[in-house]
Amino acid sequence: MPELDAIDRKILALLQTDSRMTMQELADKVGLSVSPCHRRVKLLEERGVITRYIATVDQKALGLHVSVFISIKLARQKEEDLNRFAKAISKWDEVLECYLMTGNRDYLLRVVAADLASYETFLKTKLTRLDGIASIESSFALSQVKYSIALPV
Amino acid sequence: MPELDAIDRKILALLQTDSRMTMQELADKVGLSVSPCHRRVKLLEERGVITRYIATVDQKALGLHVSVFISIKLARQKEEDLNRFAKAISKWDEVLECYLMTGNRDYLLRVVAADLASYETFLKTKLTRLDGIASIESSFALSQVKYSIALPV
DNA sequence: CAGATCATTGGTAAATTATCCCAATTCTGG
DNA sequence: CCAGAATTGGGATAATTTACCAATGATCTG
Repeated sequence: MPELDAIDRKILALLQTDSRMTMQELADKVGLSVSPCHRRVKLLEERGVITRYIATVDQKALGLHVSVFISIKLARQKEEDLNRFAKAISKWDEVLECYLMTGNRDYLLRVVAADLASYETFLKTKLTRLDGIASIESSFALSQVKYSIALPV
Repeated sequence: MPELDAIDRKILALLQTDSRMTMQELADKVGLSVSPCHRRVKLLEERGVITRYIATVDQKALGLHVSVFISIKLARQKEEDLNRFAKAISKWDEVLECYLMTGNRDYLLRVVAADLASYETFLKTKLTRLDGIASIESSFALSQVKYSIALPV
């Protein structure tokens, strides 16, 4: 697998910010003409560096005013327990992120909800109904100071 | 501001997954013809519901193998202290997310780095050089069980 | 250092797609 | 049931993507 050179990284940085600019614009910004620029983008897609193109949506415009971080400890940490948990939370749209953590908490989840009532519904009808959970601890976000999807290149 | 109807929500759900499908495809999937579908998308953009279009990049392909959550407590929590902190971390590309939290921790950050050495460099040359920080606590993610950008619609 | 090979670039043309305009249809309130 | 408003659908045009081929530049070898 060939390395990413400076131009590839510049392309990635730009497309992570705006994927709707034309090839002409992108080519100008990275100092190439359209053809080689287009070929590089296609290669980055084929190699799996660029995974997808998406639209981002405003959380407040959707009325999702609550962001919660949930620390979860399982009763047991065998592989099948972890897999079962992972499978369950993967289905739920409210869970945007989930990480298996070091330390005394097993999982860290980021969950969004319209308000506290619907968050409570999420807890009662979904999360607390899972087997094998030893403890749940919710921490609420007062505000989102920074949210970026752009990985540093 | 007009409400989002079922078709708008379907459009948002689809574009949050794949923004590169053609208007024809999108129109077919939501059960409209191209013209009204296109108009709805443009309206969603103008109203600020759709905020941008971006490419997503594979974290491992970039060699970013370390994900860390950092809890931070400030010495003081006056507004100017909070603003100063927010401004500083906003500049750093390693910090992908930052939330002002309830409870006994002021901020929660998600940071990515290539390895432990470069994470240490981030801590030493950036985070710990900020004034007014009372405590820093790092928790490492062993794996990313789920990561989604798509808000529930 | 010269020559040859390979990879990458740039321009052009064709195909695809987005975008706009106008007539037709559907929905809503009285 | 009717009138007005909003939304839809189709077609024409403009913009953009995509593929092809010649030319340029880099690298390796003798």
